[in-house]
Amino acid sequence: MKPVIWELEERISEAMREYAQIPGACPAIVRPATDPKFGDYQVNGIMGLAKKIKADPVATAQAVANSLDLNEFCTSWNVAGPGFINLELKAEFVARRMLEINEDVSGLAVEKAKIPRTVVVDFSSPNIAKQMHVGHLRSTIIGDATCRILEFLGHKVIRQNHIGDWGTPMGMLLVIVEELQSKFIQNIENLEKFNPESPLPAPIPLEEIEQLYKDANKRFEVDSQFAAKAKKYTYNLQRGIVNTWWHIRNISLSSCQKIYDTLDVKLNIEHVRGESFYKNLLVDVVDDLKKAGIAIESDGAICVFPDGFKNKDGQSLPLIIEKSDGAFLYATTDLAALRYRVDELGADAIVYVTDARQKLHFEMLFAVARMAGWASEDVELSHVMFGSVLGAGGAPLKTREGENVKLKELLDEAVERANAVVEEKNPGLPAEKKAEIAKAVGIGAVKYADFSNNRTSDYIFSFDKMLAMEGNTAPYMQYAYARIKSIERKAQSRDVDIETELTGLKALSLSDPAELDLAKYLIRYGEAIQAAAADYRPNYLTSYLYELAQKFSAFYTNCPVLDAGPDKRPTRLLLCDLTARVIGHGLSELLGIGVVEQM
RNA sequence: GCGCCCGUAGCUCAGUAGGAUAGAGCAUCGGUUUCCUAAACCGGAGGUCGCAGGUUCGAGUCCUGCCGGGCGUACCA
Repeated sequence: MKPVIWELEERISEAMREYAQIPGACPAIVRPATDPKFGDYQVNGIMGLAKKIKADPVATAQAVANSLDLNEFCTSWNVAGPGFINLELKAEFVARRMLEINEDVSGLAVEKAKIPRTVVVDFSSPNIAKQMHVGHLRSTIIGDATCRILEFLGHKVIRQNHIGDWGTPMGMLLVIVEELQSKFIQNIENLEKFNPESPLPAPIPLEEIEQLYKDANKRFEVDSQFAAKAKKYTYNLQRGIVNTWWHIRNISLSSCQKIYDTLDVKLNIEHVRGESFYKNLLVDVVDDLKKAGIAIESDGAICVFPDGFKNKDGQSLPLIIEKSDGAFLYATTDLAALRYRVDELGADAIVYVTDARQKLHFEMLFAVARMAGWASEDVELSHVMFGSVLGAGGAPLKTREGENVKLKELLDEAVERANAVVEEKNPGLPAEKKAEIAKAVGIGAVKYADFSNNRTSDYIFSFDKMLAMEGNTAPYMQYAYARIKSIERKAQSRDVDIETELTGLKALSLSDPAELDLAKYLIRYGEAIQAAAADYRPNYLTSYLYELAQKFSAFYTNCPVLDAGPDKRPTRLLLCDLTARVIGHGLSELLGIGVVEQM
């Protein structure tokens, strides 16, 4: 079902085009009304049109309004202010939409994409020389939510976990492991049959590997001999298989998988296409760019100098694709991956969910891909960037020791804190239920807090805030859902059969302002999803869900459901049911946040 | 130096191709529970949208210049 706003937009744009008789678009720019007293929607585009045709905006608006027939949707479409048209929806139309949503159990009457696209989403992408930490949170969950939203709209989504398993950090690690061979060699041999998907414990804990990596990193800074060797090993790794490397990789991937499962992020081993996957394509990337005259040698490195990028001295800035020692870099693997995604995966769009600091890298990468003709202009290349997670002081979130906070520890603490709240608010529940609630609330709180911020800005991480029951938080949303479920449970004990009251339902009685307000908002779910998808911004979805929950609360306070008379009760039951379905769908299907029947 | 992101209420944040009187939550002040979960709801107070210009019928949003913060800027990712 097409969002109302699109429907109105099309009709009014058409009326404007006919009235103005000019070539080109006449966008009506229909938006939700900025104030309820202006109705439900407002037309903003007439004043722009009036300017274009040098006419009086109010007269133009009046003429357009006179030519409109919106009887199907609206009770009124009146000119107001300097040239707006205010639209008010008909209760019958709203009711019809509600019933359509009710019919569509899985799709909630949300319009699917007319032309489904193949969208490759590159997200999470941890460097596997260390455990996942808070720095991987945003890419992982924003990427996952993006995939879920696009899938729901009918697009073909290909998830790609571009793990860092092939660069200098790995080279460093290999040197260290080699030096410590005596200690690790037996363990490594035991690893021969290690399978990241199996529940076998990793014979070398990732924590130990990570400690090795940290040591290596420090030595890399101060010990030039060590650094040279690490670079040599990176080179070797990239030219052949190294046994140790494979084992380390498996251990790390199995650790990542646990995090993905905890976060309810749909990623598994099949989505892993790390840097190493492209190892056989890297030489061609460089050769082809050289042959095309796009890449040239500069200071011993092979570089591409796309137009419009300058370094600090005002000279052209290179995208280096092969170092002077012959090793490849992330630009090389990214280019190989991009080419693979277009040629082999058939991508119409490639979406990179990485932090804002990599903006320049992706701008250059995209420029080079276009220069080389590897991505034509009709392949969308998007860098979906995001800000940092900050601690209370406004500095990047770190432990007291100044280290990155491990994702596992962060999530464990969230569940623990949620558990304490459940224990306080609802101690009588069975232990199993309490644990389930704590998990949904704790993990949900972390994810929801992230989604509800505009992704481009940094945000301050606060357990207290994200676990609060007031405001735009996961627990608030989950509570609204649980309250509705409670009504449904109570219905049974009062011999109200929701099934029968709702199945035969043909007409609604939306008379109370709170009912109508909630209903009008319910039919806008599709609008919110489209907006979130268009800009890859989950916060449009959380804003919608929050406002929906607030409107539900107003309805809940003003309109008794189970005690309502037979003329009102079916409508109210439907309002409850659809609200729960929309919240449940938004949270669990699109954002991967659990809902609970009781809390 | 140059480039990018940002600066909105005491605090944390929204603000969807420029639209009507800039919105939430916390904190603060006041009210609501014989009634479907008060983990809730309702109301008050709180703003020169960093500063100064400009474009426009109209600017938090676009342009220019400053101020303040963050990030990036040739062989890390």
